[in-house]
Amino acid sequence: MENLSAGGLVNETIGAISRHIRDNLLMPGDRLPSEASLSKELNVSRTVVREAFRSLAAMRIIDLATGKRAAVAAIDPAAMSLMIEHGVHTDQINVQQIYDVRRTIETRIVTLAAIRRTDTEATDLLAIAQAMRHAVEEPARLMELDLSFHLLLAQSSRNPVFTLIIGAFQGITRQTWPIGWKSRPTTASRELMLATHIDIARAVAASDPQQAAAAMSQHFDESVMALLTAGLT
Amino acid sequence: MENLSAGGLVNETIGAISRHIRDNLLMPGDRLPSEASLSKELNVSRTVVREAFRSLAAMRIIDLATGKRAAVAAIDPAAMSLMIEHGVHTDQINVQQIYDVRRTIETRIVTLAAIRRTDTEATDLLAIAQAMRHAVEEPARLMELDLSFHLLLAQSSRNPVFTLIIGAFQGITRQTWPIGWKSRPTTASRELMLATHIDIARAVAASDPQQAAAAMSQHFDESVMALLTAGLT
DNA sequence: AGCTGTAAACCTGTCATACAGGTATGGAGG
DNA sequence: CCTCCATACCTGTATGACAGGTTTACAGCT
Repeated sequence: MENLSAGGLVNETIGAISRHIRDNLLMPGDRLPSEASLSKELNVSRTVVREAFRSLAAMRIIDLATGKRAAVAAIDPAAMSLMIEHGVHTDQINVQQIYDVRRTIETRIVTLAAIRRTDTEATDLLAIAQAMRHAVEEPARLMELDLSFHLLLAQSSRNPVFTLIIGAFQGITRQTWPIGWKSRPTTASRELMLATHIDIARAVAASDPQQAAAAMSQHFDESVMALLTAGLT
Repeated sequence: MENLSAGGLVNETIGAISRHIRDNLLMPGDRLPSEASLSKELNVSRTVVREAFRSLAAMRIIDLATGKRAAVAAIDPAAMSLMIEHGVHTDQINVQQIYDVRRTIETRIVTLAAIRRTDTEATDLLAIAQAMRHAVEEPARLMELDLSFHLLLAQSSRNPVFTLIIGAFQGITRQTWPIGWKSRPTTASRELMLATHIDIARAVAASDPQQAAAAMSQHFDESVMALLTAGLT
């Protein structure tokens, strides 16, 4: 894990801090030593400790806050989201490829969700799908509802790795979603998209994995078609 | 994207640098301004610019090297790998959950690989699978071959997001693979694992997606069984 | 004894400066 | 036109300083 330690005091320090977290079995919320004490203990300047902290904070491995000591962080897709956005902006990834990954993952997610969802999640999913219909004239709000629908679905799968990955795609989705929406200009095509979300929510609520997977598959057929229509490579 | 800019000069600077990359359409390898010039341009100290650079470097959005100027980076799973390892070490993710994600993704990967592989990739996959048989007495080497087999398979899918995700799991896999191996103590169980890899490589080489997916599915059945036997939650 | 408020101690965020080494560039010399 | 090297540029690390946020502990009160 900290074999990256070679090359530079900062990297060695990052390794030392990671090891400290593991060896002491620190859990999210637990606090780390102060910059000054780490600096003394590891015989490096506070500058080096700070840069190491920043690196770990960028990966959301620790949380930083002024005045407080650094703390072990809970899993958070923000960092992954930025990495994906960077990949797309630099033409290393295209939107279709993301959709293929999402389809693969979300088909599995919805299958698990149909089996493992709580009743509250089932209710909330239906509520979001219905709220989307009322937000049809308000794209920004509709998009946020769409995003939270898929994120809640991921949570319902009871696998945090799925939640993490879906969260990681939300940054770039916020930037491309409007394009897909504009390519559904007719009432019928928009209605289809809204109905599909309700179908998914109903199948999950009914604990019907097959039906849920089928509806999700249809959702992606429709979305990818919309992106292709918009000429989004 | 850089709405995270709120709160601290460093975060604002990270946003400014990200924007600079996007607005100037910088591609991997392109160089960024020096710390000194950014510091002057953004009216912040060099300390702040350095911490921003470190943050971006931690996410592998830029590459840093002493003496040289910072450069836009190519996509790299190292950062994601550390995040996943952290999630597992802090009990936020367990190994079975990772295996479920891998099975989902790799089943799709192998299907795509059977269709899109180059001839060189087909040859290399077979070569790796065969090399594994010769490395059966050398677990460390066998593990590396196994990892590169799955990574090459991901590359053959022609979707860099799959490659990224599979790469992200390799860090934690390096730490848990030996456990799975020890739980296959008999010659027969080990032979089965080696044979399955060859089956996958053959199906991909034969451009048979169904067969490839079936073999991959069997591979995961067998691997998850091994982990359960080892009591790895 | 228990509670509360507040001052002191501690901690992080940012800046300026200094210097050691690694890298790149352009001009001198062939 | 090519090669080599001095020089300018750049990053890595250390030190010291100060502003402002947070925690701790003690004094005073109930």
